[in-house]
Amino acid sequence: MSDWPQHAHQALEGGGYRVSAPRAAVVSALDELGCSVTAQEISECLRERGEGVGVASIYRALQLLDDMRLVRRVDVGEPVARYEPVYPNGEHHHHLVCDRCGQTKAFEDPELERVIERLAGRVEYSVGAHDVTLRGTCPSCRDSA
Amino acid sequence: MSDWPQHAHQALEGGGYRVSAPRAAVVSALDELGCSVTAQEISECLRERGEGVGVASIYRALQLLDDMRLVRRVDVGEPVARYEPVYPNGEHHHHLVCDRCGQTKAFEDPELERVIERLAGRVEYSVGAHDVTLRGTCPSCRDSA
DNA sequence: CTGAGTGCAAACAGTTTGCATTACT
DNA sequence: AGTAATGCAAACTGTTTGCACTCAG
Repeated sequence: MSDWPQHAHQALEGGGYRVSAPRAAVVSALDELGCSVTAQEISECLRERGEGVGVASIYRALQLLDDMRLVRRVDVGEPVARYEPVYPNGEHHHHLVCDRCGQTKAFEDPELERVIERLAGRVEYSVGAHDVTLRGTCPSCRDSA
Repeated sequence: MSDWPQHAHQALEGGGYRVSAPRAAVVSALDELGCSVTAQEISECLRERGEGVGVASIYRALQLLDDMRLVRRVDVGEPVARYEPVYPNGEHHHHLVCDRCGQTKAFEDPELERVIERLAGRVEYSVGAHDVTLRGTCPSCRDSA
């Protein structure tokens, strides 16, 4: 279903960059871990797989992928950077974050998208992207309160 | 118009906390600087005023104010924490951030609020807060492109 | 006198950078 | 051979913490 790794590889090659082993590993880890991943999580994931990649390379790869819009940075209030794949069809989601346990859950809402799009047309900035984060308490934390 | 410092002082006292000079200074700096301020900006502001407050105290004050919901953390994609006063009447805004120069601008939109509120009722989390960030290019950066 | 709060400096976490080495093309 | 990219380790930034000291109640 997700041919994102392939998409990323092509984009990298097309941009004149090499799809080296470390880069491919980062791409594959992002694809595997999916939504809202930190550099350290990628590092761990790769170490478990046996393909140890230096942290510097992970950060450099993420930076490159971000520049090429193959990945986007998502902010959920922590001071650590989280990234997730950007799909070529423009499909995207936003996040619910639990204040208590930090767990995040994705959601989509067409109406929200519509309103934001409309809003974007009304402001003086040229808006190219948006982020929405809902913060609260997740069901399991609420129950154990 | 903004009696926020006073509001904050009362809340602190009511919570059994002292309104010490450093805390009052942080509150006053937040009030002066307003929207989307970093700890270092507060530190600078106070140093200029002659009331040097240790960074540790600034961070501790911000933490306390955040816990008491007198201030909220706003995230605009940088790795540095930004804070802004929370007004007792619940009025709040969101941010436009320029990808090029980093300048941020506040905006409000009642319809957006309505949609988010409706959305919040539909998810399994108990949503207590939300953040919306629009990213793009500000007019002056666009002109100088 | 007692404890809340401070300031300094050291500790820390996440991220970035310099540089010698590796490996594609 | 030449250059893109890596990995390590050191540097850096923003934030937190330990601890001795201060000051208000």
